[in-house]
Amino acid sequence: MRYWLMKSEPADVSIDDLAALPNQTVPWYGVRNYQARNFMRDGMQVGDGVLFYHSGCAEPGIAGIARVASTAYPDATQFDPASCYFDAKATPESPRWLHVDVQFVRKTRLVGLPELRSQPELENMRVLARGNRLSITPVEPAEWRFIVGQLLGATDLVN
DNA sequence: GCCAACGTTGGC
DNA sequence: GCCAACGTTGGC
Repeated sequence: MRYWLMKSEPADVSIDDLAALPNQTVPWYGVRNYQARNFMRDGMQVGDGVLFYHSGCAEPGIAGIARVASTAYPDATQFDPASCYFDAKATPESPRWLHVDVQFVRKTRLVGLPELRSQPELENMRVLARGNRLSITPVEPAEWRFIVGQLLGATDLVN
């Protein structure tokens, strides 16, 4: 069991949007960065914990908890010429972009960036590193325990 | 393989 | 809208 932080722009898919979807599940479409893709393809397993993070908005921060709900499979938007995520170099025979399904677990209070940065326990957290732009980053078990257990008080979700 | 130019992310 | 940081592209 591993843990991840996944960024989503709430104008696109917010934690409330995720909760309202069928099966409360969304294919994590639109990732066009190889490192982030590789985390989904090579690192993720069904049941992994996800910190659902709102980015590109007025109050960036952790907005909820989710879980990985599938292994990686091709992102359909890469084949769709009408999609802004279309990739002319990708074919169904040789897909370039893979993603997992992400399922809602719980909406939480918003733990904003300044609060995250103020915690000595999180000083090495990957998403907080200078210049980080990755939309998917691994979360250390100790970081997960601190955020979910201490900051959010969701002790039932710590393990 | 190098590297300059360009594009994107994302906080502020 | 600005800008730092970093990834990708493409000429050589």
